[in-house]
Amino acid sequence: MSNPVGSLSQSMVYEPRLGMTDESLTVMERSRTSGEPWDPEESKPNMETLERGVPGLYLSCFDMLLTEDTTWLVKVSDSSQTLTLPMARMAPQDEPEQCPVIDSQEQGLSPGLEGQEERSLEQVQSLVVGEVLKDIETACKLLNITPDPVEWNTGNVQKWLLWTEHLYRLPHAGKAFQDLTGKDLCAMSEEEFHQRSPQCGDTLHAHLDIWKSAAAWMKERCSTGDEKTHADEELWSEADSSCSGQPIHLWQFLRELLQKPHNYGRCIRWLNKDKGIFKIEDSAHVARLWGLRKNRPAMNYDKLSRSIRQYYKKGIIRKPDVSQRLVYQFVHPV
DNA sequence: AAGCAGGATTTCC
DNA sequence: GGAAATCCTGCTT
Repeated sequence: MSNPVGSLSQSMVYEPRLGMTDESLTVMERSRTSGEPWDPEESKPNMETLERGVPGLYLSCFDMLLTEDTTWLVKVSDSSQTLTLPMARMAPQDEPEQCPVIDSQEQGLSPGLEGQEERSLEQVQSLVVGEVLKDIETACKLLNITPDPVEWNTGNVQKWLLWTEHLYRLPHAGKAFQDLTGKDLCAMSEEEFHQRSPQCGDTLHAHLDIWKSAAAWMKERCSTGDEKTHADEELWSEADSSCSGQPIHLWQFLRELLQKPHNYGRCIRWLNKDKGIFKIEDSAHVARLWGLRKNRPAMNYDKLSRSIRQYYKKGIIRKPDVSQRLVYQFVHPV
């Protein structure tokens, strides 16, 4: 049986035509450490813990806002080659320690086990690519855009830019790409990206290449039909309440987050689902998610909570009988 | 300091 | 025009 993950992994890594060159990815690695376009207060995962005891494998873990503020960079090095792949872990497992990359390393990436190295590298690549795809799928749901950049309108492009800028801590470059559709973007060379934004054009171009590759693979996976996942179906059929054509309402968005405790449980959760009582555990995080969805980078909890309070009059959300900080209640629980 | 309440105004679709 | 976004003052925890 063919292994589409493996084949994409190979092409992403070894075929420069896809743009997944070491250079472009190294640029991404460099650039993500500079600039603080969003709130700088976000927590940084403990990198020491993640890097401990992982010879030949460099794992960098930094925050992002999607689900659990965790993005991964995996860099596998040996004497002959270097593979660097950005991984946005937007759908993390319960325990970060169970990162598949670390598992793979334990299966034979250690120096001295050369016979297994090639196979292990492939395994790592497969896992990494799988994670990248998962993350792109999650990002698509959050941003309410399709995975294929070619299909993006100008608004989608701006959302993606905002998202990517946050991901790699780039200065805001949306204006430089204003009025461009996804098709326009995809037709642009790295040089053109650089001309429009000398500071982050390279990174954006490299990141777009990842999305293009991922979209191609997803479509291939759909057409072959042998590995179509639920995630795909959800993604391409736009089954979410947010995809009904109408712009999403704040209360719908909050419901969506609450429906996915695995992804968002650390920033918002039910206190009493039957009564519709929920608590915002991380107000800044929820506000950022909302800002991303609405393409409002200046969104904060002060403004979000004002919008929630507008629901009091409308009978959509209220404060529970016993008022508590950051706790609200849906007037009509499902 | 952060959250809460609600008025006023502006922006966006 | 409706729903938010934005900005604001004053109050509470």
